[in-house]
Amino acid sequence: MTTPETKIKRDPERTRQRILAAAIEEFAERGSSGARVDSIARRADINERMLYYYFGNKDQLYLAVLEEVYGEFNRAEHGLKLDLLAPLDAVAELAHFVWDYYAEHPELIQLINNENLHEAKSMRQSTEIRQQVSPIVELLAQTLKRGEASGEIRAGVDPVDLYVTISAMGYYVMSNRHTLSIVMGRDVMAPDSRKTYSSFNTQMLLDSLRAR
Amino acid sequence: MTTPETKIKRDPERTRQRILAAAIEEFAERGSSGARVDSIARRADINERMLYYYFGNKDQLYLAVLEEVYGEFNRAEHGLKLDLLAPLDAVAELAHFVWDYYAEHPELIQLINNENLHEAKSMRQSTEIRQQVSPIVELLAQTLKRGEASGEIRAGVDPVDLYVTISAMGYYVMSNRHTLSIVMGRDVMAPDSRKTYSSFNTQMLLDSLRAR
Amino acid sequence: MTTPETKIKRDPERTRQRILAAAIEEFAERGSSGARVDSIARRADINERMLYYYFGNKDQLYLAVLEEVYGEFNRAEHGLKLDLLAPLDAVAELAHFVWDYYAEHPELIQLINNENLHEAKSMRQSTEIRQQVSPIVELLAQTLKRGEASGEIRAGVDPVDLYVTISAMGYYVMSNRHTLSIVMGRDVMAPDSRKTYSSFNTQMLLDSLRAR
Amino acid sequence: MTTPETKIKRDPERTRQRILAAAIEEFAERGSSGARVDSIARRADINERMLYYYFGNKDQLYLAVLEEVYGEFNRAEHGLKLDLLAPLDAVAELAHFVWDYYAEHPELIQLINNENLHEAKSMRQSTEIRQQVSPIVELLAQTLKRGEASGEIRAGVDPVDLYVTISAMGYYVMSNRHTLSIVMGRDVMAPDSRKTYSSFNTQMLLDSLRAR
DNA sequence: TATGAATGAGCATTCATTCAT
DNA sequence: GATGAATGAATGCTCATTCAT
Repeated sequence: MTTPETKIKRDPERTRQRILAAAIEEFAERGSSGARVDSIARRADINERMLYYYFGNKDQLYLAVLEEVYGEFNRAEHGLKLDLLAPLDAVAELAHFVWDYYAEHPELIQLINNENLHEAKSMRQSTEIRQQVSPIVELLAQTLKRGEASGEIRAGVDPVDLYVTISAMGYYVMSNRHTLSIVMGRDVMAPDSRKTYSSFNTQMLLDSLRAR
Repeated sequence: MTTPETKIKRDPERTRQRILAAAIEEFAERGSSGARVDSIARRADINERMLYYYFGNKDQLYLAVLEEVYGEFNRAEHGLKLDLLAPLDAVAELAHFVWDYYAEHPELIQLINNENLHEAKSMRQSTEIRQQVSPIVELLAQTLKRGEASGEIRAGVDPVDLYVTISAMGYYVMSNRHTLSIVMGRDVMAPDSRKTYSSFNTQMLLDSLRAR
Repeated sequence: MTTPETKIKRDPERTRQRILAAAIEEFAERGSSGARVDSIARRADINERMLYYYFGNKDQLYLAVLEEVYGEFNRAEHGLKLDLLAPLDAVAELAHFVWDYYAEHPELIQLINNENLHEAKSMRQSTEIRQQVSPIVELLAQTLKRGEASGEIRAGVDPVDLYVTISAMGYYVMSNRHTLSIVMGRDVMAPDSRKTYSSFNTQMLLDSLRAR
Repeated sequence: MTTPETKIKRDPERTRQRILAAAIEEFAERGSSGARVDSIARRADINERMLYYYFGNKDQLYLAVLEEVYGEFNRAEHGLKLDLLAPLDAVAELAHFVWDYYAEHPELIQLINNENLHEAKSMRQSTEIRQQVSPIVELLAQTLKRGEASGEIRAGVDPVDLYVTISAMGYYVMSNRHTLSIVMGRDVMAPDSRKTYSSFNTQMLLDSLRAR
């Protein structure tokens, strides 16, 4: 009755979320050293001081951003139900999921690139991220085994190599879309380009995996 | 007495080269915003002031770095003699050249990543780089045509898609080697890993291109 | 159920005392500008906000600290019963009392030093402290008179000068013990040093006061 | 002839000296933590940046201040020619020199007090200061020996104790002049007070040292 | 009484760049 | 060509204090 719903002040969780969302944008756009604390505060429309109140300092905020964005990706990957599909379909499903995810989450790519620039210094610090050691590779390994058993997939395919190659195919074009558009004279992420590129790669994957 | 022999200072071209070499390291390691002018000067063992004398300012130096590193890559690519090889061999040759080049030139990858972080702002400015619009793709297109004509390569392969995929395979593992080593639990750039990964991809490429 | 026995919180006077004790430590260790409100709160194990509730602000808390510590010293000095002793013994008794008090109360010295750094700005504000204008000097004056009358003490000794000199002898070594230990190469507050230094000064005082 | 003496810009040594002089004032008045970098720059009428150019950072500037002020004191003490005077006169000469020096150099006292507040952390760092370990005590020791030999001074006086007591007498009234003026109701550093206090202490010292 | 959330002013320090010689 | 000196505009972070409950 006396709820002051008109001016929703004092909502700590919402404040925290706004800082985090603003920080994801800023760190993705400018990198961990290029990001500015006051810019994050402005984006989040909060007092700069609150950033320290909730996250300690810029470094810890960056780590929180990394864990949030990477965690989301992992949670999404976990949602895949590869075991319900035929082996080759499952590989295609995984590939399309990964490629789409990258296409829809430029911030994930930018943050990962930033991590690699700094030799994954922050990611290494995060026990949260280190624990998520790619359960998807395990799933892919099972799929390959299923395929081998049924004679649909050739033997001797290393699941890590396969996953890395699938990942590379989607990551590279998203990560390098700006320089590629200059050098190739074509926007590799434009809908048409993406579609043909995706088909080309899907075919290549399945051609190669198929037992002959 | 005042012969310039005694104190072999004053070698403008050498000074310029030292600044450039130092700047390549610094910009690659820290990105264009993370790089420090005084750090470059220290690495080059020159007075900070000289950097402005030779290159105007930090931005122009960055551009010079970009053109130098990218130019080297292009010049190396031009050295390839694909037309002397059988079509499929030519594709494999190109792939291995690109993969090896990336592996041996981390600074190229770091600088390109930095460019993409900033939407290729600097690369777009460089008429020098824009003019080099991938003559290698043209070469690859000819190779594919040769292959089609001889019946060795299937029809309908887009040379840009193919080049991008080849590039992706080598670029991604080099660019993301630090985060991959955490997530995959394996150093993807260790000699053994690289070799099997390279074989895996070569096979995939040729399997898929081969006419059936 | 709601008996206040179960959770013995809410003890205003105790909370106040804890804040004060913590503030004495903090102000003594770091000075009035170096002291941190949040550090005091942490030491007192209370919410920072409580400090403002009980003492208004940092300045007023500092004043309370000053009055507490200086008041204690005055109350202790009042406990001296100089009139029961022979005049020279009374002087010696006073000297030892003051020297011991300083030795045992570093926080008094640090707070007084801080006051002098700021030209006694806060002490001047305290009517409580100003009223205590050294009744001990009066006592010393009476002792000197007794000594003169009995022929034990020479005439013409100013009680203020005498008190200041006594005070100086004990204050200086305590206040400057750290720099003295560097410059003299000897810890002037180590038990042995203190004892000989104390004897030296006692002898000096009595030698000089004694009528000849 | 073409000396631009009208606008003496670019005088590094003078700039350095101005920063140092301003820093002495500021650190003396507000302590090492209370001192403000921008206040020092304003006092010295220089760009704040120059302070870092010449001294590195606030801490190093503080150390330079300490060494400058303490070094001056030591150099002045070295100027004393105690060996040309009769032993008791030499002691009196030393005492008056020290008392006058303290009276004329409040910044020395404030800086030493600040050091003791921080347990002589900075002074301990300075090899320059540590090396100056009180050569004056050595001189005093020789004077005492001369006095003993000639029968003018009693035996058994420790030169360190004597020097510390002399120092205490002059230091304390200068260091505590503000609080003393409140508590004693008398400005202990006013010319008249100083004179009688000085006489009182001189008499005390000589009375006690004199052989009987 | 007690506490978590929020704020504005301040602070030491860094950075790219220019000035003067 | 080369160098030391000088500068203004950030930048991440701290601090005492107040608001809302």
